[in-house]
Amino acid sequence: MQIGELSLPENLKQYYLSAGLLDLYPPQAECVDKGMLAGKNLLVAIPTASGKTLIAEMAMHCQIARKGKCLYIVPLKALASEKFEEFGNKGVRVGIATGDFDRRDDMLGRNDIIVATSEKVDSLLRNNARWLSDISLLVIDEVHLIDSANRGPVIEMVIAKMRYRNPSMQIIGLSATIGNPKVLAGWLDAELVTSTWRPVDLRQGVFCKDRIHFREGERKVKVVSKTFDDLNLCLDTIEEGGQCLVFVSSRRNAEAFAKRAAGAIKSEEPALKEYATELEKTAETEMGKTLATCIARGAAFHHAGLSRPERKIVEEGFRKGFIKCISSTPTLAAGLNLPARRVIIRDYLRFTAGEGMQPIPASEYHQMAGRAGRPRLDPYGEAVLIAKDEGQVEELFDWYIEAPAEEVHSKIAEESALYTHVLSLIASGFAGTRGELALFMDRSFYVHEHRQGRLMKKAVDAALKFLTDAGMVLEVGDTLGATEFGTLVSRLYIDPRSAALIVSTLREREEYADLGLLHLICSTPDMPKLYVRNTDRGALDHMIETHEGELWIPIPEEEEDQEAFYRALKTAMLLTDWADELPDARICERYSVGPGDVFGMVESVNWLLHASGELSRMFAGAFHTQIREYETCMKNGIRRELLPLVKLRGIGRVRARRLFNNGITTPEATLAAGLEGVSKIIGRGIAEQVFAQLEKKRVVTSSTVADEDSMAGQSTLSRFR
DNA sequence: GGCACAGCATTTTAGACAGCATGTC
DNA sequence: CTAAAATGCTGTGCC
Repeated sequence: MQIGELSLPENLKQYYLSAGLLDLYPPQAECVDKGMLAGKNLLVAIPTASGKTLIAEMAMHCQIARKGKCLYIVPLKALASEKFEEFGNKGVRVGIATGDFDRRDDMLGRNDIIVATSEKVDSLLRNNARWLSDISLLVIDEVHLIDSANRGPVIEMVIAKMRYRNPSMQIIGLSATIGNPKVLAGWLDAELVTSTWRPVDLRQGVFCKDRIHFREGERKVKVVSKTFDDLNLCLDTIEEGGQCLVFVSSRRNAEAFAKRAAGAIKSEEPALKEYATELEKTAETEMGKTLATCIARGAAFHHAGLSRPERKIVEEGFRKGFIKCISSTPTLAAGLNLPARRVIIRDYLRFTAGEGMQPIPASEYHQMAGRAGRPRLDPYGEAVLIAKDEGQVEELFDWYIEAPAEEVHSKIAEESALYTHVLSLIASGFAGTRGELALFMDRSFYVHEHRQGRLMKKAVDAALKFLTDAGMVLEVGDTLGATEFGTLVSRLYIDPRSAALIVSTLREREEYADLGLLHLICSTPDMPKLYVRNTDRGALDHMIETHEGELWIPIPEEEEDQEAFYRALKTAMLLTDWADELPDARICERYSVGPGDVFGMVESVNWLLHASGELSRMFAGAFHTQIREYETCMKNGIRRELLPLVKLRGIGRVRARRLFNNGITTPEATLAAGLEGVSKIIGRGIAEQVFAQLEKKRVVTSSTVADEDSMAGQSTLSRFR
């Protein structure tokens, strides 16, 4: 099927044609045949990289031509940015909504396409963004993730809520190949498109000893290293002119492999030197230095401990072809689109808590294997597993290469998922009685799958009991309503169990303590926690001894509950160090984590600190100011003494500390020190900017009747600018 | 007594969404 | 419960 013949908006058609896109791939053509462009619901369950985004884009443009509005939901923030850029500059207005980026809500609604994460959409639904009612096409990318225990329920609820609000809305689900596509399509009232077609030939095989076994034949691999099969496979591809992606099970393995590969590749490419020097400039951590030396020689590793700039350099270096090989944890499997000619799935066993080493699911293998072969650039793609011995070769074919696609199942009936979703249904007006709640849940994927909702009803009742006991939901006669507390919790988008823990602890406390608050927040289910290692126990016990009075949560009696207590405490200690202005590198070293981990934890705790501040306003007014102050400390990574200074725009943790150490401790003192003096400390340009600000503020303050809250004054000031 | 080191025992282990209100070095 | 690599610990041999 030719693009020229399609009934597409003219400008999009021209865009494709000028980009050299003339023909549709077979599965794309099938989508058109099944009415995608005419507004039909569709579930497209086809392999990765077979043109799902393009076909959805066409459907979106057709909707826009009919004065429609499209919402494109993705599972990752990084993916949201990728799609946002891809959809832009094609004659339609594109917006993005994730926790990171957010044009003001009303502005967002002016776009033709809005790209958002599922959680963000759920949050927008809870906060009643009006424009969501105008959505006429909902695209859900990676909809098979509905099976995920953590985040699947969010996808399911977002779909259900959106359909409830916009019954005539078109839905397009984009999915990897799954075992039960008909069931999912049935739930979505969608036509089904399945296919195994791929634009680049994918050969899948198992390596053993010195050759890769394919079903079609064998391929010999030159033995360079006697001990490292993975390295031989990698060098083999590079010699042939391709790039290589190696998936391993741990960060340590990723770094170790990159070091070995760097030693073997020894690239002299000057562009790599540039990347390395750029990295070394900011790399204070051991990990950062290792990454720089690896990249200088043409290899890199990739995992969540990397900082944003580090990740970007690795991705760009690989995409441009300078970096020949990346060893990665699953970060790269699910995230950005970084295809390589050969993908080596080296570790198919992965440690899972409580279960020891477990084989990864076949779906995850397929996701990694799907990264093999760059369309139009590689003649073929190869996905290779590594067998320990001949006997294992067939086993790996069975487990992975020839394994049937896994089925997806609703996880919405898990009690842990229902606390938050039942609350949000009540708080945002989707259900006002138990009957309406049941009616709404009857339309879930869960009930569609199981054809009855008995277990679901039990779980909903349990969630309701929790919510009423916690004072978030009120049941009067027949009607269910959210209390002020419940409404707040729903809008803050935190787990009701977190909110209940925070509120009950705050109410019991008579004295405030930063550490107590931090440990409390780190004990909530919403906070990611550090692992506790045996060697940490000493330092943690010492912490407990010396700060016993400040800890708000008592040490659990039961042995098995202590683990969680220690993990929360260790996390709280890391964050205390951050707010105590300990440099990044020292924190990374002390807790053996990467800069990316620190960033992630600070981000999470900021979100929960904000929520705690809001909750304290309702329940523990005495602590409110201190919590708000500590939130600012954590956001900037500063001690309390710098608080007055960071209120100035242009002054962050570093400049504030410099001013403070020079005896300038407040904005007033800054003014008093004079422009000359301040310029010497923080530079002329910044100093001038700060002084202009201070002058203006003086005018505003003197003309205002009362200025009891300088934070409010600040935001008012900036709004006028 | 002190040290180097082999060899055995123990330890450790992936990822990442959300609020708010705009500006760090 | 499962693996594998790094690190920790112990005992030996040597000066």
